[in-house]
Amino acid sequence: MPPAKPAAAGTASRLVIIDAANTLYRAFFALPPLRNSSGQPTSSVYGFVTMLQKVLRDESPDHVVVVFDAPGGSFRERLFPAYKATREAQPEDLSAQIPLAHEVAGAYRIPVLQVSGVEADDVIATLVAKAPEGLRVTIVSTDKDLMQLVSDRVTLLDTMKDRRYGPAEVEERFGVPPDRVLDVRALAGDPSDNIPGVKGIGEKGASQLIRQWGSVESLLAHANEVPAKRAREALLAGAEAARLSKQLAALDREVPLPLGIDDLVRREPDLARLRALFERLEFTRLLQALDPKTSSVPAAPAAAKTETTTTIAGDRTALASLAGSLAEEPRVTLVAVARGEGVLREELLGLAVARGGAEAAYVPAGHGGCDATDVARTLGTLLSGVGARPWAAPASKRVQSLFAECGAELPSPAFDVELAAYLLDPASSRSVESLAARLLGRSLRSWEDLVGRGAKALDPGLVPVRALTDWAGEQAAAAHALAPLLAERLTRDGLDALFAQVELPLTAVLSRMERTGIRIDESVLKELSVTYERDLTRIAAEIHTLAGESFQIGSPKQLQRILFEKLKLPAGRRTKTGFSTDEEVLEQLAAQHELPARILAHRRLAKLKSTYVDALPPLVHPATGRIHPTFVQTGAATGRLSCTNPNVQNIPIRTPEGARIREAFIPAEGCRLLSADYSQVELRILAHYSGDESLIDAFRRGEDIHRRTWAEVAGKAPADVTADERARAKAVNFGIVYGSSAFGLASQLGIASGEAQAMIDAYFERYRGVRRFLDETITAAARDGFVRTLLGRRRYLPDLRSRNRTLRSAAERMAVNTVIQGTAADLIKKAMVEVDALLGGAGLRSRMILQVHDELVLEVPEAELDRVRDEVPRCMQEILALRVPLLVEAGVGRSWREAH
DNA sequence: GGAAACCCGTAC
DNA sequence: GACGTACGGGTTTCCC
Repeated sequence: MPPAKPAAAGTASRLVIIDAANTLYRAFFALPPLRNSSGQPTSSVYGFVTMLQKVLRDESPDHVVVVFDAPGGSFRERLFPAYKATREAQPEDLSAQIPLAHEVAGAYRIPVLQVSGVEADDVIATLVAKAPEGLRVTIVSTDKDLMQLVSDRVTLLDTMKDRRYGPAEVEERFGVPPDRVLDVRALAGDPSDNIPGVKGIGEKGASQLIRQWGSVESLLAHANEVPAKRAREALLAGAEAARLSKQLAALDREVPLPLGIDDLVRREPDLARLRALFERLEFTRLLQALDPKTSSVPAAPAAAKTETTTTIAGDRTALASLAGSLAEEPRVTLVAVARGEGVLREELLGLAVARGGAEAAYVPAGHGGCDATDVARTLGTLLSGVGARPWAAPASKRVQSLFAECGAELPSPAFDVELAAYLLDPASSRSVESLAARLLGRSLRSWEDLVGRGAKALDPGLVPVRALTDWAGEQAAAAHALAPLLAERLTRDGLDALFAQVELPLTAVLSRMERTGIRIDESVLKELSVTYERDLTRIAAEIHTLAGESFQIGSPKQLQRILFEKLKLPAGRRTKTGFSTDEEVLEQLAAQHELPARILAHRRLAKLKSTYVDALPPLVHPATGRIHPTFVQTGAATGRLSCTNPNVQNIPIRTPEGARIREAFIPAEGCRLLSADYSQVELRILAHYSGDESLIDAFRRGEDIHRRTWAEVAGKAPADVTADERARAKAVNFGIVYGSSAFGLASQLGIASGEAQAMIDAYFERYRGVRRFLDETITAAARDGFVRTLLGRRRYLPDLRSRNRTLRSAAERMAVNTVIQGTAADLIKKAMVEVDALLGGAGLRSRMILQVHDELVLEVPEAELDRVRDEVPRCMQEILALRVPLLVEAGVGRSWREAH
């Protein structure tokens, strides 16, 4: 369990105390040794500035102060001359930055406290003691001595790790509440400050003793009664040291301060001074951010603040009355707020409901009123069955999954603004915020604006309910208002059928697939991992011997040095930053030296191990024993799905070692996996579009298409085509779909580009229809600015009109490929909806679990095997009538490898 | 120390 | 420059 993330600043007024020494010291070691051009070290002060900006932004304090240590000893040296004597001298590059930190504070107009003969800790303790009752205090420091100051209204903040220490976190750290931390430190001592402590007692023991006896004084008074012999003897021997240590570790809360609380009121920074300082330090990025005109942050559109008023339905009565009031609504829009990430790893925290107008409602879940199940079931009833209200949501798949986890299966949504925007233009941004800005002129906050991003994202559960309410209500109201606008555009662009009959129903299918997931046999992966580890170690040793030195094999940069500098092998193709060491290059070099082949062997195993064998087990859900990938319906510009966590669409199969990984993908007990894939679907689509009689004839006769291609082009009998010739024809066929040139085809096949060009010429001579299809597709796309698939899906390709030949050619290849790949995506998406309906309608227990572009994987109970293996492929084949038949090949097995 | 860029390789 | 669509791991670079 990670420590609590920082809670958002409340409305109470807040004092932020910055422990300058602690911040500078940490930044010094965390950041690389940055310097400006005059050699001045700047890393600490850079870290100091970013910390300040962050704290001023996130804590919104109304009082701020920076506290520095003063030169000259404190009362602790007088008490104990050896105090801090063991501490290493401060690095010179760090000391040199302290005056700069003073300058920074000055430019920000933040008062500085530095009291001679007093340590910063004591100044901070005094500030905390003097702060008025109503003031909340945040101390920016990680100093353990300051932990004793923590209370209900005082927290410590670690801005680098984004951790906040309140009483609970301190207690977790020391095993005692903040007011006992001093006693624990007195007993345990601290080598870094040279606080002696009691010899023989460490932090664990100290914490236990203080929990039991309350304080150092009462512990010493009862030292004879301590049952543990060693601790008893240590205490009796070290009583004096304990008393001294407590005096040393105690903070002085009555230091005379030159400034009062009123002097610490926050002021606006002195921008001119700040700019000059940043220029001197060469903080270019910070400098840029200072000037809004050159800032990279786009200005929010000139728009009113949110007009949405969101009311909270905080208990079951309010929830029931909300549901009742929705009974006649023509449509409702939902926005889910959740904590966690990934399928079956998210927890519903609340739900916003919009119904039009400037109002929305928000139902918090798990804050005492309703729990997630209440919310999902109550609204689920309203949205399902007879008299169901049509519902919409951005990210509607996620809403369905969250509801289903609470036992409420929703019907397919009536609208989803993200999906609609994706169909209208798959290259456009689709978030509710950007759509609201573009189409409504409204400026909305994104989820990241609310909770942050990456490592420093807040736990949404700790965000105040009011903030979640306003965010979600605003999102829901905007999504609700966007729907009719987008619907009209879908109709205008002829996308409404694809949207309503394929994409929207598919959300429900995908939600179920993700939640079902696929069972993983971890023992297979474990075994492979051990084997690969051993082999990798061996190969690495061989590589280091061949290279004559040890280096990081996984680093292309270091490998370049070994191959091209040390061994003087001929360097070939260049990448942006150096010479390529990719597979093709290494294959070439393998003829000249033993090393490249060993590198290749190492790479293959390392790839399999890190990307699959070791990456999959952590993704197995503890409750289901299965992995639950996320299928992203808006993931690819062509209309294909994409897949993450894990990406089950690139599990190896082509090499025997790789294919072993598929043995770990297994069916549930009593089931088999059924894999059904469209055979040559892209070439069939090419045949359909081109209308080429020869191609169509080949598919109608069920011939081997690549063999037939070579036979046609070379004018010989199919039976006489050699394996090599068939491989060439296959490369040409794929090359057509990808738009490859003679150059590309030549390098693919390892032949001269003249020879490749001759093959391509011969191909187009024989397949005139294909040539015509390519030309017409590109012409029409350049005219319209976009291409369309069979079901009307669009992709805009503005570069088709570019005067830059490279850009234009690339766009032309995309145009052709998108028509073919996108049509294939249309087909299988439609098939998924139909197959799902087929299974559901028949009351079968078989489940679709994976989609890999032209393949569907189902988990089928043995009793249903005969029926499903018959009906599913048929359903897929009949999904659309093209000029050529669709062929689906199905396999069954006890693993994905066996089934495929 | 976190984010982004880069290189490389897996799938269809 | 040269073959389309994805995702992700490891390394390096950036921050100045």
